[in-house]
Amino acid sequence: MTSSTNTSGSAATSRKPTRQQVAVAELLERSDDFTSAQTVHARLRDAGAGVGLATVYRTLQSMVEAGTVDVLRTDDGEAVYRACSTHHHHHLVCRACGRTVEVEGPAVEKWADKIASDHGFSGVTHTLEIFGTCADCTATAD
Amino acid sequence: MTSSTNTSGSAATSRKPTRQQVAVAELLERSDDFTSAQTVHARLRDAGAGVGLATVYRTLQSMVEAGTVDVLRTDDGEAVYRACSTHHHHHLVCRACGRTVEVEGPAVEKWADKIASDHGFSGVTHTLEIFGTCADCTATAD
DNA sequence: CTCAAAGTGAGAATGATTGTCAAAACCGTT
DNA sequence: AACGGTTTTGACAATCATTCTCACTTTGAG
Ligand SMILES: [Zn+2]
Ligand SMILES: [Zn+2]
Ligand SMILES: [Zn+2]
Ligand SMILES: [Zn+2]
Repeated sequence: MTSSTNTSGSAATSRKPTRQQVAVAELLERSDDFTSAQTVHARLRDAGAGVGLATVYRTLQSMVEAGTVDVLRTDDGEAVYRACSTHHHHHLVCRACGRTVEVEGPAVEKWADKIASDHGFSGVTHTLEIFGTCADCTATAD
Repeated sequence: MTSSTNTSGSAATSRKPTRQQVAVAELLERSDDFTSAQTVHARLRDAGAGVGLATVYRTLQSMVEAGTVDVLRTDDGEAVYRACSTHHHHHLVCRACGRTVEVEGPAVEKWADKIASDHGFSGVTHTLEIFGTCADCTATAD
């Protein structure tokens, strides 16, 4: 992990990660759920090793581009981030507690590509997330 | 006093749509692509029959709740709306021109539900959008 | 007509995200 | 170690979509 795989296009900018970048990356590794930039910033601040808000945003952005973290939008439009496995996958997220499970569906991938090409579309990508209430939360909810 | 009344009101309490609500609804019917609230507001203003921005937002919100329009988030987090058929479906959207095609995939629906229940999740919903460049835009792109 | 509930809208407030830019951290070189 | 050039940082200002306020207008039943 953290191995960069810098295909960001720009020059060979494989520089040593800064203290701030490491802090953000490790915090994400440590959290199992999707976390907002604001929360990452607050958590780091509370933990002593503060990191500027702008830097948090910049770091998360480049991690997304590098493919080391996934990003998705909450219902109210806030971007949330999560350190994930690098292969293509989707998420099953608990609406109540945020618990997240990575899922795969080769058939879905093929379906999406076929639908797109059938309609003459190229350069196809897709987004797919599943939401629900996990067993624990259902039990607790009474 | 005033307690209760319309609970998620619908048929029974359906008041006559106001001039503003009709204006928003018709504008959406007329557009084939996903449109932002800001754009709807601007279009209506330009067309003479202005509608307050707050009202545009309120109207779009209730239309989404009523299921008469679909909403999704652009890459930069802006919410965009589209008048769609009422049955469950997804979208194939051209990244360049916005052209949108409604698509269905019963297999995908079943897959998502199964994945979720396999993990003990209930009250399952999902989001799925496909993006690409349509044939016309590919041709024009040179 | 009369009145209260529902809807409207101009403008203020909110809040996440981005832009600015001077200071700080890096890095290879002298 | 000190020296330039480049990159990164971060406090703060600027954006900008969306929501909130609240006085005013419209609607509809009695
Ligand atoms: Zn993931
Ligand atoms: Zn996929
Ligand atoms: Zn649709
Ligand atoms: Zn579906």
